[in-house]
Amino acid sequence: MVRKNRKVISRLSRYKNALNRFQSLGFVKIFSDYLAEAVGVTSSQVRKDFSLFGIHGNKRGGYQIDALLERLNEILGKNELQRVILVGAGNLGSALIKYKNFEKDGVKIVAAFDIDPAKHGDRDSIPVLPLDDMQRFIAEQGIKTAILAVPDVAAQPILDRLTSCGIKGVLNFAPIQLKAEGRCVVNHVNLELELENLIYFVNAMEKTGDTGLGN
Amino acid sequence: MVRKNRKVISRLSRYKNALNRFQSLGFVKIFSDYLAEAVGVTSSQVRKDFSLFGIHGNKRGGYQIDALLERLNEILGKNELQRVILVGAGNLGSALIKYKNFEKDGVKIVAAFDIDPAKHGDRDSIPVLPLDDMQRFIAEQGIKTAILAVPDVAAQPILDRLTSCGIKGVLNFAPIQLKAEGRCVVNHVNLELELENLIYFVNAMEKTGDTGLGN
DNA sequence: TAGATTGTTAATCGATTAACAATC
DNA sequence: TAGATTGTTAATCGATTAACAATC
Repeated sequence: MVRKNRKVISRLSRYKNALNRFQSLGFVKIFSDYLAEAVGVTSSQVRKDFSLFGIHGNKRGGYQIDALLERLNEILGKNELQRVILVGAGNLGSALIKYKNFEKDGVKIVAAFDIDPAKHGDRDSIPVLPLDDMQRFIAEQGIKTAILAVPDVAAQPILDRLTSCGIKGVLNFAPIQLKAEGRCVVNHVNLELELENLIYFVNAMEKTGDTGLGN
Repeated sequence: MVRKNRKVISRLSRYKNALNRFQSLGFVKIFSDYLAEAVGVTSSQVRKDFSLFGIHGNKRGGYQIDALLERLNEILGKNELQRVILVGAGNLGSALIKYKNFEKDGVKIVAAFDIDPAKHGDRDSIPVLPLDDMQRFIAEQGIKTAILAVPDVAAQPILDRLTSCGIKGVLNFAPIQLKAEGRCVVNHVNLELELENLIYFVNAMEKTGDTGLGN
């Protein structure tokens, strides 16, 4: 089987999002070039990505949107509720607890964990528990995915603890390179970095009148 | 001049973060392979990235951390406070207002804007203003960068409005492909997508016993 | 000096795109 | 059928890495 990388999977998500919009506009089928245009890639890329997952359209007929969405949702695990835990109920963690938008996408934060006893208790109907309860909770609830929103220095030790508890995927918000032992995937989100990146190009543009990005 | 892409700039940020940690541990100079190790890239990559920006070390002596940080901070615009506005004070927008961590990185949200009058007023000492005040505010304050946290359907029209107001960079949180007219850079952050991506690999691992990522 | 590290060039790798035969 | 679109292969492109001469 062909190895799938993060970029391909991200594009599948974007295809899915675009298709949902097309569907709600009443479209029934779509050609690769329309979908490509909506997502900002080439039509070759769309067809290539689909064929990688054995998704086939009709020559001359394009792709049936409902069947296509069904398949993408299946691949992306959208057919069942995905339960995740949150570690770190500080500044960012609290914001993520408040941010209820994950639920409309089939992802539910079922509990949060923090060392600080002052943080314990319910928040927006999500329980914030002591770190020591984590292992038991993960085992009992069969949790596989965690969101990591702890300070830099705590990130690596907590990750080690999570992997030893059997966590298989971590979305890390700490601005630090983590080493995951065992079979655990770590994805990174770094808001400060994204903003810093943007500001670089804004400033570069001020100086040269060009983004330097060549779009 | 060589074109710089987003990935190179992101690595500069990561070098900077790692160097700050090394510095606070008392290190004075560093070799490319140590820095590479800390950031998770090859030493060739580190040296190549630096040479792209005319940053030179000492053969056999490595790089002086303070001089290196000075230069990276200059490139990334960290030497002056970067003022940004936030558009959309809904679910995510409010979370971003509360999330004060940008400030330690020299980025300040100076105002937020929202169509909904119920949202107007101060929140966590940041003014939430009517959308109609936006143009004047941007002009008067010389704002160049905006964070976009509005619903999907509103994202493109608001982006058009922002670019016509002279905004040069937008960090977009709406899960939709935007077309920026004129000289404006758009960076995307999509938390749902990142989580979806992670969950794909977690599920793939469950089935095959392998992440399929080949790290 | 001998040894180690930089800076840069060339080789490699992988992802994207173009092209086009198959076919509805 | 003629025309248009898919599916796939080959070509291209760009980014990463290896290698090594320069040199401290």
